[in-house]
Order: sequence, then structure tokens, then C-alpha cells
Amino acid sequence: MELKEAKDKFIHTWGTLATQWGINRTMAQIHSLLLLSPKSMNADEIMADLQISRGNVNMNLRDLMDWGLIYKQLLPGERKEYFIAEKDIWKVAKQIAKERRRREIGPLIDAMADLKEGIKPDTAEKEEFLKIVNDISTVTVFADTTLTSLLKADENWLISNFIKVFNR
Amino acid sequence: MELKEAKDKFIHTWGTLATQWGINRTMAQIHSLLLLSPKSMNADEIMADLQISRGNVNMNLRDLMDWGLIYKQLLPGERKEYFIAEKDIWKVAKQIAKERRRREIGPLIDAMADLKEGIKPDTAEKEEFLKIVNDISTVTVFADTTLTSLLKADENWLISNFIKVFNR
DNA sequence: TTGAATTTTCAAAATATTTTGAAAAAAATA
DNA sequence: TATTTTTTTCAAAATATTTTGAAAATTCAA
Repeated sequence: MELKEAKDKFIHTWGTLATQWGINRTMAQIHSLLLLSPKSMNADEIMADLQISRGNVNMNLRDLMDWGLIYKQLLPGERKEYFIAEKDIWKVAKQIAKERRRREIGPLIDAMADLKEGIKPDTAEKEEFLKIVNDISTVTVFADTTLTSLLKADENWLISNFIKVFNR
Repeated sequence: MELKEAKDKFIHTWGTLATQWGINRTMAQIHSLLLLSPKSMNADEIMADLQISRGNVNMNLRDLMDWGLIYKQLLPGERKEYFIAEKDIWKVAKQIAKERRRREIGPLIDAMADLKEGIKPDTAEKEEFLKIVNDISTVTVFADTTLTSLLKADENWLISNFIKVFNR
């Protein structure tokens, strides 16, 4: 397998897998392209490389910046904007986890809180309903708290700690 | 807010959020309907309640069983199949985590392993490429290991352990 | 067995999401 | 300021996913 082939495979795999977990294909492809690129790239280069439209590139570069996975780089003497990916994979993983926590767990916590407030347990049925809402609330808040504290921890502590957990 | 209204809100919220994380809306709605239902339900009841087609109900009940979130219940004297949701929210959370680990992390580990095998580091460029693949491999395997060990742990230990982590 | 009840399948339709590309806006230069 | 380059926007088109519903398969009782 040659390098070009391997890179293409990497980009393709990343793109395909991403769709399975709610990230769109193009965003994942641009991300992997930049991850593998030794130098920063501009919109035209990305368009040419992945054969996609300017609007699509622009949109997804924006999303990737929102996710904190790439940075804009202004090169002196260059009009165009260049983009470079965060190469520290631990940071990448943290960013992804952080963003997914915000998107997936946050709204659930809010929704459960609303329901808890809105219903008073004055019948057996309502009590039963509130039991489930409360259970979900507990688990969700727990997951959120756990993830948050993990994300605050630094890499080395994280690894050593979980080697312990794993060896239990 | 009355009970019916709250239940509808719950089902609707669950369904909407689910789409944000790769689970389809109907599957999430059927799941929450069964989660809130004190008794098991058959396909016709679910169809009537959510106003969806038989095929759709059948398909998603099957998926929910694959996820381990609902069980088939054969009632004596009844021809129809009845379905009941796992009500223990800790088990539900574990099942979801387990399934997502299998779908999201597994294929990534495999893909990285393939790339590592296929490329030999005989040039600087290839070495650089392999560095990234290896980094991703490490983080991914770490996440997988961590999740697996967490899933093996029991609820009480899990909570007490993470209270410690959190208080650090 | 047969036939009625129930479940499953799957092509076509409906819906949702992503992508395009050209026009508008913004930024940089002269 | 006027002009050119670059970025952004967004309605329409393309693509992908979900849903329907009727036919086929299966299951069960007699």
C-alpha cells in the first residue's frame, strides 16, 4: 500500500464512520485531510482535493472551527485564509468528547428538569412517571459530571488512573 | 401540565434528541412509549398511539431488541406479541453505551490496525502518516478499554468511585 | 392439512439532509 | 473611493434516509 492510497483510505474511512455517529461525511473528510496535511490548506486546495463545492467547504470549515478541531491561519502576504488541524490527538479526543457532551447530554438534562418541575406527584400514575424522569435525570447528570471531571483531568493522570481501574 | 401532556412531551423530546445522535426518531419514540407504559404493548397499540405504519413499528421493535432495550413478552392465550421496555435506567444506559462502543469505536480500531499493517515506515512522509494513525489508535484503544471496564463495574462502585474522581 | 391471524419484507413514496453554485457581502488593495 | 479578490449565504438540486403499505412468509389453532 502506497502513501497516497493509505491517505485516501484514511480519509474515506473517517468519512464513512463519521456518518454513523452524527457527523457529516464532508466535515469528517475535510478534517482528516487537514489532519494528514503537513501544511495548512486554503479553500481552493480543499475543493480540488476532495472535489466538492466552495459553499460546502466553507460551511464545514466553519463547523470544524466551532468544534475546535481546526484553526484559521493567516499567512503573511497571502490574501486567502489557510486552515490547519489540531494535531495533538488527545486534544482532538477531548474536544470531540466535550462537544458531544454539550450536544447530547445537555439538552436531555434540561428536558428532564422541565418535566420534573411541570408535574406534581398527586396521583400514583404521575408518581410513576416522575420516577422514570428522575431516574433518567440521575443517570444523565451522573454521566455529565463524570465526563466533565474526566475532561478536566490531564492526560497522564488519566492514563495512570485508568490503568488502575482496568487492573481491578 | 397534565400527565398525558407530560408523556407526550417526554416522547417528543426523546425522539428529537435521538436524531441528533444517530438514532432514528421512531425508534426513540417507540422506546420512550414503552418506557412510560406500565404494561407491555403490541404492534397495533403502538401503531395507534404513535400514528405510524405497521412496517415501521415492526422494523424499529426489531432494532430496539437488537440494542437490548426492549423484550418480547409472550402472553398466555394471546396470539399477538407484546413488548416491554427495560425499566432499570442503569441497565438502559449501560446497554446504550455498550452498543455505541461496538458501533463507533470498534470499526475505528479495526481501520487503524489495517492502515498500520499496510504501510511500512520507509520514508519520512510515511513515518509522519503512521505517527497520526498510531496516535489515533492509542486514544481509541484507550477509550475502548476505559468504557469496557466501566461497563463491567457495578453501579454502586461506579458512583462511589466517581464521587472521588469528582472531588479531586 | 387448511385457513385465519400475525409478522416480516421491501419497492416505492415521502421526508430530511447535504451539496451546489451563483449572487451578495465583506475584506483587501490600489 | 473604486476595483478586485475572497468569503459567506441560501434557494434550489441532488442525495440519503425513513416511512408506508400491500404482498409474502410465518405461525398457530382447529
